[in-house]
Amino acid sequence: MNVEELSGLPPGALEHFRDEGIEELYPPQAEAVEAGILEGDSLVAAVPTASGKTMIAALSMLSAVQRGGKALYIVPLRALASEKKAEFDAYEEFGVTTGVTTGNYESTDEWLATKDLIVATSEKVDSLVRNGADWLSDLTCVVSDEVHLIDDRNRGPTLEVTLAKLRELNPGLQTVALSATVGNADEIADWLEADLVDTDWRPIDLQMGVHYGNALEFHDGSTREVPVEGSEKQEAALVRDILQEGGSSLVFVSSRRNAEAAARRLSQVSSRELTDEERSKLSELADDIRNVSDTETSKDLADCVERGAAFHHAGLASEHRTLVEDAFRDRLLKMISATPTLAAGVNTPARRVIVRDWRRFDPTAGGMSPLDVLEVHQMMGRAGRPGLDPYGEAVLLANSHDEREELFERYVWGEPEPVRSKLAAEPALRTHVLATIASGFARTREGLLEFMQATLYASQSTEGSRLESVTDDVLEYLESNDFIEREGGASTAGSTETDQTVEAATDAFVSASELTEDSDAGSDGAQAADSAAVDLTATSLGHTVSRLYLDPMTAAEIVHGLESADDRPTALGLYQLISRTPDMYELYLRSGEDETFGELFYEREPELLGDAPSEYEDARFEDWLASLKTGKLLEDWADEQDEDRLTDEYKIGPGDLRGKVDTAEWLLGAAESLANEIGSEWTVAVREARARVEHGVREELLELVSVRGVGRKRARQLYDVGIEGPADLRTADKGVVLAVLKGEKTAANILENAGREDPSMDGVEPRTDLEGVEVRTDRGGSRATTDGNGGTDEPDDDQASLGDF
DNA sequence: TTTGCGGCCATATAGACAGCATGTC
DNA sequence: CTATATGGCCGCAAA
Repeated sequence: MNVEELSGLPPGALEHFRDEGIEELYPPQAEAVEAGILEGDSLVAAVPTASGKTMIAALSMLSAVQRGGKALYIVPLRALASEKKAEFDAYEEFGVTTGVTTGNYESTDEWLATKDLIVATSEKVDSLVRNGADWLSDLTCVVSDEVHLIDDRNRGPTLEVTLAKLRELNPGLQTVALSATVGNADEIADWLEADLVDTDWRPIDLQMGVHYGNALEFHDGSTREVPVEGSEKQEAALVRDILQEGGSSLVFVSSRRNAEAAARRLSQVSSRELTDEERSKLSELADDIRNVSDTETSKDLADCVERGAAFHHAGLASEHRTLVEDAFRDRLLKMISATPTLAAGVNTPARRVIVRDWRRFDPTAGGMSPLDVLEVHQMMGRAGRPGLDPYGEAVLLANSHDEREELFERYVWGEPEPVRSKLAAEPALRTHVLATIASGFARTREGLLEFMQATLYASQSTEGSRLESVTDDVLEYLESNDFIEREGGASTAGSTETDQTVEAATDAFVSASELTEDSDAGSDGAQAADSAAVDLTATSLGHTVSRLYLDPMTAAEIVHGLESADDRPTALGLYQLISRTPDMYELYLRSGEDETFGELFYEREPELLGDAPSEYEDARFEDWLASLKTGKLLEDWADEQDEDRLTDEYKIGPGDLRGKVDTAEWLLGAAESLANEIGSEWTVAVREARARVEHGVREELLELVSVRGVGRKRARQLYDVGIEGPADLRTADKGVVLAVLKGEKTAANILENAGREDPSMDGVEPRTDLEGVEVRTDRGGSRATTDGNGGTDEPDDDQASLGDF
């Protein structure tokens, strides 16, 4: 089908596609058009990566906009949101505007309401639904990218529930779900009442094979000699082999450490094939990487990059990841070894994909378990760059004849697993049941269960009673924690007639009045006739929790923690409190650390909020210590310890540290709202702890870091020469300021931001003798002889007790 | 005595969304 | 119950 034949798109769109070099639709795209996506029909497209899914989405959304509608594109990752936004921005050319909204991007409702296309993460959409964003009811088309993630235990239910809610909110909503090829795309299509396009077609050929010994054997029977020389590893031979043809490679491994080790080893291979120009560009890139953060990880990565290779995993800071991904796409980096992050993330195609480790450690399985076929297919799908490579190659590594057979069976010829809803898991239900009640999607237990009928879970489960009983458990939990109230009927399922008659006497009036109200809730109408209906309402606290996007269990923990505090909670107390909630991804204890943190526990026990589990309850006590470890990490960060030191001491990557800090910021912000809600007297303590973790500073620097351009390091240096806040910056000796801040521009900017009237640094000489000014000596005077950052790296914690008297 | 290397044992193991109100070194 | 890479440690042999 030719692009010219498409109708119903905004004027100028066809021209745009032509300019992009798109003339003929790929067969799956043509099928999608025939299925009616241009007329607003729903569709599930289960097609391989890089076979034009985005075009299917674009056609659906643009035709919806042309009909006067508005479209939403749901992505699983923030990084993908920006990637898609950049892609859709090109439509501005013909007047179609795009907005993004994710947790850390700006987003005002009014602003989004004016956009034609909106890109958002599934959690953000869920949050928008909970907060009742008006423009949601204007949507006429929703695209859900990577919809197979519904299978994900943690985040799948959010996507599932969100899609169900959007569809209930907007009857007739065009739903376009894009999925990897999965075992049961037809079930998803049934659920969404959509047509199905299910195909293995790819624009460039994908050769799948297994390397064993000195030979690479492909699924079509062809083979290729790839001899392993000397003591080199299989992957080294494969990387070298394809590099000599000018192709890049992507090696998937099972752990971060493996990724780093492989990159180090393989950089010896890539290093041999670099031109001088590439070398100099790579060395610039390496400098950029070192500048991102002053940590071991950063240095190791830079060292590899200089030689044309890189590793990629979640321990990297996001800037690291972006730099590496971009350089790889620009063909500057020849090889990346990665954990599965890369398979699900932004588009980073390579000529040859090597899936080295196909087993992964899984403690729940008691050891190593094979990767899902779906997952391996996602990795293999990264092979082949459209327009650049004649074909892509995906290679698995075997070290025995038997393993080679197994790999062919399992991954080359094997079918991917079906997608299974994980909604019935209690943690997921806790959150979504509360949200469903709080945002008015269900007002009775029966209405709630009926809403659940609209989920994939219901369409897949054979015994509906499971969902019902878990739902009742969850309702029980929510009620006992004061998030919801239940009235009328009986409090649990399976109640008898006699129970009801007793209750009915007192609740008859309430039920009758609810009857009329229910009629505008639509779906509840049928149940309302049943006098035994249990009315569900969210309490004020429940509403807050739902809007804050907290797991109810997190909220309960925080509320209890704050209520149990007799004295003003310390920062550590609050940090440990949020670290033990399910919304904080825990650092686990390494061997030997149970002792270290056991000691810390006895030392700081009075600061911790709530009751510690008994030491004899092994598992729970371990968890408690693990959250103490996370809390201590946050305290150290807020005590101005160097990033380098923290990543080293806690054996985490810079990305992990930032992730923890980020989460802590979010949870403490939420904790402040909760403190307000329950009338706790500790809101100020919470706010201060949050501010400290946000900027990574001690209390005395909080004023300084509020000045734009001043972060934790500059603030400390200013403080050490006696400048304690914006007011001091306005009156301070410019020579002193300049001596501390180095650059004239920086100094002038900061003075301006502090509100100084004459910020200019023209003609100001940095003071070399800081004798004449008030120098802080109470924290160890050596700091004042500042000549950079060397020398004064002595741990600050020794002074912690001196600092706050 | 020092240095280098192989073998053995212990150890550790992927990922990352969200509120709210503004901006690092 | 399953695997595998790494790093520390030890003992041995060569320098």
